[in-house]
Amino acid sequence: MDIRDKLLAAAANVYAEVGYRGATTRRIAQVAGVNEVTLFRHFGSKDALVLEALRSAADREADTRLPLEPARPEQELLSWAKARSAKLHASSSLLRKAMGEIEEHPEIAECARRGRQSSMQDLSGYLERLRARGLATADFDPTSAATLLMGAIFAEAIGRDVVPERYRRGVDATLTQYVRLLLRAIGVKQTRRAARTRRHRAA
Amino acid sequence: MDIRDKLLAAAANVYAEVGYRGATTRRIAQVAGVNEVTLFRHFGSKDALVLEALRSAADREADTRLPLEPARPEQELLSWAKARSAKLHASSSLLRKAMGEIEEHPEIAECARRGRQSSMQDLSGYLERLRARGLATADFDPTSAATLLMGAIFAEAIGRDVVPERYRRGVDATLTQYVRLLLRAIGVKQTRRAARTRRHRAA
DNA sequence: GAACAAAGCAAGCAGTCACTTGCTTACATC
DNA sequence: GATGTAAGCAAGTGACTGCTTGCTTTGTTC
Repeated sequence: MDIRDKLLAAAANVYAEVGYRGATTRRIAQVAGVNEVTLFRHFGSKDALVLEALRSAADREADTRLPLEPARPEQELLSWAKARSAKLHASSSLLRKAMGEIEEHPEIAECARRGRQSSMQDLSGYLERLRARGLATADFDPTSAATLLMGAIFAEAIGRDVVPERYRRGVDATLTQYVRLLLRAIGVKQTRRAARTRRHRAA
Repeated sequence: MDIRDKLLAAAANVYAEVGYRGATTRRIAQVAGVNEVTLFRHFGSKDALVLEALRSAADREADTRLPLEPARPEQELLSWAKARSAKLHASSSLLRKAMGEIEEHPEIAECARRGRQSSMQDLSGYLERLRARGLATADFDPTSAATLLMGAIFAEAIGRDVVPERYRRGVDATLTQYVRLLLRAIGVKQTRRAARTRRHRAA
């Protein structure tokens, strides 16, 4: 890892810890194990460094996609939800800081937006396909159903560390409940396989 | 409004705008229309002032309660959701800052926690009553269902300003969808009155 | 009108911030 | 061994931070 990357990583970490104002160039340089002057020689300004650090952190976040041909909705949705949740949890601290500072640094929002937007379309597209294939029989709005689930997953990810007493169950158990509630909400009958597994676990 | 209250209000506003580090004593005093020295004479330190400002802001937030005897679930849940959402929207900027700074200022979290916790219990209690009265027929976990809805409402409130393109519909329309999805998820049949209203609107 | 408290005002303190300058060291290339 | 480049180091810039001090003004109470 060369100096540039060390600085980018350090900037992202320090930002996640203390936000923009708290992330002083001295501290970033120290965490990177680099002289402060080197920071300015590479990036010109704190602003440029932090922005690039967050951008590249956002770019690394490739997302899992839902299948084009739905087969077993509960299983597919659950593993998708777990993947998304894990990503959000991994950067929850950074996300909280970025959310709080969007008004002051709108460029930062850009980063956060990009990845999220596409996974929204992915999910609502999948729900629409469920309905089109006759797997979901209820009369529902796919976009609203998608924001309902994504919002809940997002809130859990950034809220769990902060208000732990609200989330008594573990992450996976919570996600399982969410997915089942959503499927029932849009009129997806539980598959025989899923039901059997559930009965088996309960016993 | 005496000077003390002016300072508290100004502190809360400035904090909501620029967070703890950004809320300088000079700026708070200026917004309050008061000399900076007066601030220290009243509260001793910036820390004490901001903490008290956030505490009293949190205390003002009394919440609407769900009825003990559920009668018309959709109507009751929707108006409850609207009330909660309005409160969250009103302080969304402050909430975003507080969420981002909890790790650095844990005392602040205390304020946010208090109100929220009780409305969680209120909602999950209501859902439980729905099931107990036989109004909700599905096999579901009331706590998970409650966090699902509250999480989605929370995410919408603090996310709408930030990622507006995700929320194409207005707040009320979104909440209506959320409530209907949840009710279907827990097996509440829509009342004849609600269905009639819906058909009427669609026409 | 004397006495008191609460406010304003001007100035300053020590510390931190982003950023700059001037100079030295280390290493690779030719 | 000369040259160029990337890094380190020490010091300092002006602006801003939370907070203090000393003094004056204002309004109220008796």
